[in-house]
Amino acid sequence: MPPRTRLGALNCSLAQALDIVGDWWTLLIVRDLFIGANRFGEIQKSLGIARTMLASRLEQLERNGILERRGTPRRPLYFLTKKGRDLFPALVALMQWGDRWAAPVGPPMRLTDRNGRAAAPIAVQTRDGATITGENARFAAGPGAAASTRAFIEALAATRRRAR
Amino acid sequence: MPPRTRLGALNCSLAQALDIVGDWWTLLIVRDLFIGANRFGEIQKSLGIARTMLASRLEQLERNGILERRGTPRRPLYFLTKKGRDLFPALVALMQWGDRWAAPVGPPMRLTDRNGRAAAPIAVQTRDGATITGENARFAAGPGAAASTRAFIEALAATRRRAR
DNA sequence: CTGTATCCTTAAAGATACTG
DNA sequence: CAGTATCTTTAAGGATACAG
Repeated sequence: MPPRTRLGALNCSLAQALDIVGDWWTLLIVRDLFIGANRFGEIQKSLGIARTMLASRLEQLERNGILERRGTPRRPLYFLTKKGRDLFPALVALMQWGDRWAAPVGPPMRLTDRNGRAAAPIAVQTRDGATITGENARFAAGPGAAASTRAFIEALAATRRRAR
Repeated sequence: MPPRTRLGALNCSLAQALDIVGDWWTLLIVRDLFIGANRFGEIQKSLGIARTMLASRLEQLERNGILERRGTPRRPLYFLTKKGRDLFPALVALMQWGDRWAAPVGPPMRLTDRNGRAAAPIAVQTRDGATITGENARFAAGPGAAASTRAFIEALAATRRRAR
């Protein structure tokens, strides 16, 4: 009996991303690194995560090139790499969703730039600034699409045409 | 011995969000709903998820107000609610990260608006259009901040001042 | 302070078979 | 087609204690 379906096997970038950062703790650790907590103890205390879990996650994140160790081996500092910092929009988007739908007394944290200007709600846009929403979005097969992906998209398009 | 630390207990909107959609499968199911797969069988086949898992996830998503059932009880259709559709930016941000860092032969899927205009890379911005990155971001306590959250932020700020 | 070593518990995940 | 019931396996997650 196979353990857990490896999401990385799916022909989907979301699945690839989730295969790497899609567990319960990883994005919270990344969050702490963004905020500036880069000591083992700081992160552990901040999240209340088990020390063993934290150690294993940090190692995974390093293996995946999302963070790197600096400082001394005895007292390391963890810093995000470019790949890790690139998670910023995804992380903020999730945080904003939580602010909107699961923060009864208002956001626990406010995000600003260094001049104190608040972050606006994140939107998906075209290059010329038109907003793409879930309602007007279209998905098409890309260069990396497997045959199964193409078939999936085609089948749905056909169904929707019929439904109309 | 407690089972798993409930992320919802943390005073952090990211944690709240992850507590609801932070497992391996949920966002992939939501993705399918965005694409237009709203039958049980379509989703199951598309993801290769176990039927029991899918059933339990769909029920959770309904309980959390992210999707709703339509159609007949015998042959339901699943649709995202406003709360669910609001996950769009987060989902796309993660997908784009996967495109950039885990798609060797190019993106499996392309996202466009209904006129075929491609989605630009998502960025975090202020209201007046300045880009906020992980490097120039600042986090401050918000209205919903618990004492512990304030302390955490203050402590880090102090450390960084000293380090400078 | 930063881990590792162990041990333990439980929930996550899946296969199979059955029902309306 | 859309599930539910049941069972099995294993990995996830955590507590505790110890080490450099």
